[in-house]
Amino acid sequence: MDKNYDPKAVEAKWYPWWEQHGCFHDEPGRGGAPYAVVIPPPNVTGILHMGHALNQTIQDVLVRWHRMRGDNTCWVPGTDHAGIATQNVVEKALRKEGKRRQDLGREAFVERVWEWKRQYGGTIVHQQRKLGNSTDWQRERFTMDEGLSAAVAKVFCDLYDEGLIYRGNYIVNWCPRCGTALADDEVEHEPNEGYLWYVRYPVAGSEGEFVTVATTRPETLPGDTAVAVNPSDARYAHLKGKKVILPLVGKEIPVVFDDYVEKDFGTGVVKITPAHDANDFAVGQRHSLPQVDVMNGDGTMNALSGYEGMDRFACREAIVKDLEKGGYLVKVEPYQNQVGHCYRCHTVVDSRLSKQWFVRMKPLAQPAIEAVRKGEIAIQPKRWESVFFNWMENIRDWCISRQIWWGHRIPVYTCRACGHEWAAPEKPAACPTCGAAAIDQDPDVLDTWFSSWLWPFTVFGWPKQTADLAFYYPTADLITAADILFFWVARMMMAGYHFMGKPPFKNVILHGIVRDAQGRKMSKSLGNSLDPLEIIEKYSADALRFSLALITSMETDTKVDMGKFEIGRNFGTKLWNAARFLQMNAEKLPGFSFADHAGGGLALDPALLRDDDRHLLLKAHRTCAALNAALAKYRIQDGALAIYDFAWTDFCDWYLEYAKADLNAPDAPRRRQTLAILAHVYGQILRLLHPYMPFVTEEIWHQLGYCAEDATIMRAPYPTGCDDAHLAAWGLTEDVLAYVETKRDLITGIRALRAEAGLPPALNVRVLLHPATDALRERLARDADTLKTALRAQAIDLVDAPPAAPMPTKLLRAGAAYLPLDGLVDAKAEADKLDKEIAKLQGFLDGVNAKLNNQAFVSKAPAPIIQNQRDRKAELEAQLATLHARRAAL
RNA sequence: GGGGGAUUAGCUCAGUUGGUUAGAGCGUCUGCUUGACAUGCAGAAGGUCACUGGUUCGAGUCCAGUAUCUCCCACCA
Repeated sequence: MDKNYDPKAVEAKWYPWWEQHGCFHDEPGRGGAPYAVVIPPPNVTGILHMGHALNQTIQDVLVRWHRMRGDNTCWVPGTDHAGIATQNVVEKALRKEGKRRQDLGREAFVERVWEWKRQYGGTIVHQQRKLGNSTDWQRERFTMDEGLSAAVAKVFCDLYDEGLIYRGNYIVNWCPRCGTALADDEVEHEPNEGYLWYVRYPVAGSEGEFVTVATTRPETLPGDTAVAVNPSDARYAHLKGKKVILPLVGKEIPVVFDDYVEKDFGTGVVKITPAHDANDFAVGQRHSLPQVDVMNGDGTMNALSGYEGMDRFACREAIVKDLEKGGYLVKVEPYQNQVGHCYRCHTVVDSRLSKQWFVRMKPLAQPAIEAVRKGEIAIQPKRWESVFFNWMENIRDWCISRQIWWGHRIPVYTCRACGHEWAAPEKPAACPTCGAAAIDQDPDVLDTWFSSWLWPFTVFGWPKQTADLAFYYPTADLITAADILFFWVARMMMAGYHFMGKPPFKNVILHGIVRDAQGRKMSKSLGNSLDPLEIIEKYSADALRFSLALITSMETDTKVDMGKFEIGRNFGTKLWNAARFLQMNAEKLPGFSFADHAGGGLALDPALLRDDDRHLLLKAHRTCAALNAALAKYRIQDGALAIYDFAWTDFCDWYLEYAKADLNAPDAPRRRQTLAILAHVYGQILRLLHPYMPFVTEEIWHQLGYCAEDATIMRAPYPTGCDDAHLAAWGLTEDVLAYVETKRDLITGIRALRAEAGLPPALNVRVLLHPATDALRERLARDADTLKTALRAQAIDLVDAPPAAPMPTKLLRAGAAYLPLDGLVDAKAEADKLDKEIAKLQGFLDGVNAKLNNQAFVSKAPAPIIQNQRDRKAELEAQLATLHARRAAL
């Protein structure tokens, strides 16, 4: 093995190898329990960001774990056609050529987008491969694939025929830049530092009487068709039946009375603009007010406004100026309100009256709500359930039409001859009612989410009843950040129940989002994004994955900075070097084969087993259990911590060092058995870790020869630990664990004692230990060799009594340790140290005594807890006695 | 306006049903070119678990309130 691990070469080698060898692919017929996951399809325009890296690391860990457990796994990749986003990208390119999409015409433009997709749409799926995702690329889907498009059309027609889709003139969110309607959840509200303009509306037929209205959007004033006051507002009761004169325009509009108006806000009088505000629209409906649209779709003012052609914000200023000139402006106050922005281009959205298609959501939401209530679908972390219920129970109809060209065109047709309107999955040749051939298709396309809400079953071929669909649906886990809980997750549930009669998945696992070191969202405009590809380039994909897994909690967002990825990189290096160590030692043992230790049973001679071996085997056993338990609960971080700690601390820091002596021992069976244990446990580590760090584990697995060249660790069984028979035969008990921990505490303590005394490492001074118990004395005496090794030839003298001379002292679990330093002892420093230690222990003892003297504690606490305290008291008293004796001896 | 989350070492975070002396990584300090590894090894320092009450024999953990920060939802112009 090379001295240095070269992740770039290794990662570039294994991914295509896996893909070519079909390692990511399973078939329904192969056997094994189904474990299916559909990836949240990234936008086809997208490039890989940290959110993807985190999301897909979690998925891949779970998928690889299930695969190694023998499940029939299927992780479906793909991309979303991302209507508005993709159209924007292509339009931008067109603009560089000085063209608009209208110059090309619809058909040519859509062809142009397809061309773009063919050329650049593969970017993100190639980037995903760098992460090591074990997605089944043979099953890759695109939301505008033929099959998926057919499914979308069918779904639209079914809902249309069921009356769950309707069209109507309503106020929708309108992005003037994109020139299309948006769904409610596609609008992001942000605080805006604006103004509240107070404007006088003269009361018609009065002598100079007026009402003052407060508005944040004066440019909509020409569209006012009423002013409204609260019916219980005494200040304005006398205006009943009156009209006011719309400033600048001069027309008379009525005063209406409506509960919607808050008496305490502003002046208590609201201008009503039914065509440009959702509330005003509702008020207008209740009072049969006309709707006057004063704007064009591109955000400029139209002829009805009197400011034709002017941009809406320029118009705002112009109107304010004109109001001021006309003496209508009373005052201006700074005012903070929430303003909606387009989630795609961040333009301020307008509320616009227009004819759009909607899906009735209440009937669709009901089964999904019940499913979560019943636990048929579990949302984790559980606290998201209340968020989910809150949204679902107050769900509003979904505006699904978009006035763009890229997407699934709405399959609704109108006959020019007879006016008949109908929905059909295939473009009809003639009107079914009158037979006329002149028919028009609705020009709009569907919201992107109208195809992705079908993703969990359309990727398996629905509406065809395929073997994949039968086997893999419902899928198992849906893993995503919570930000698309409503956009996507909730709607998939609705579609799943409505069209399949079954849930789309059993578990929804919501993780946090990745933030920068200051906790800010990563964004292009802030320039604080980390690029996963750059991290892979610098540290490796394994490092990226492992570090993310290690620092990510399901409960909260994750803050990252470049330095975090050193954890994973260093861990990979550590593993690599441990492998080199094993290989070097294996070469010295002719006939030794790692393949014999790739799993299955481990043949050991119990007579040769020592406590440190047992300790390692037991910790390995527990680590296997910990990983499986953690992954079963989606505790990715817990699993990462468990394997990291075991591999680094127990295996490398302690056992490898311990094993060095045995590996050089004269007796061959001893050498062989120690290496067998190392190979066995190291093989477990590689397999346990593989879901997190697929590349380095595969490389080492092959380098050491755990498997044949054409095999893969991907299909090696995931370790589950020892069976009870081996635990018993090898004597893997709690007692062994405790003893080795005590021994480690002793070794660490003596190292510290030496370090504190400032002894040069080469200076060999005998250390005295007065063991805490006779049993320990015997056991430590038998372990003298290993202790000596761990302490670098530093011997420990087990003594029967504390030494008389003053010398540095340290209390350890194993007993009191002393460092004989004739004449070199700084009595003052030593006394201070002892006093400090005595004070500390006395504090603990006081606490313990207080508990034991507390009648309530003794009578109410469980017996084992009380016994603990009694043991603790005895221990502390013995330790204090020792310390006091040392103090006196100084 | 409604709801959720967070607050533990200088920093980023663990801490599973309440129970010995609250942990890790990074950073800091000290000492080590040890035949796997300086991307490393051996040590050390560093915490009133945001605050105030409550429940309990016992609270980082459960409850209530307060503060600060954050996210989501919502039609106060």
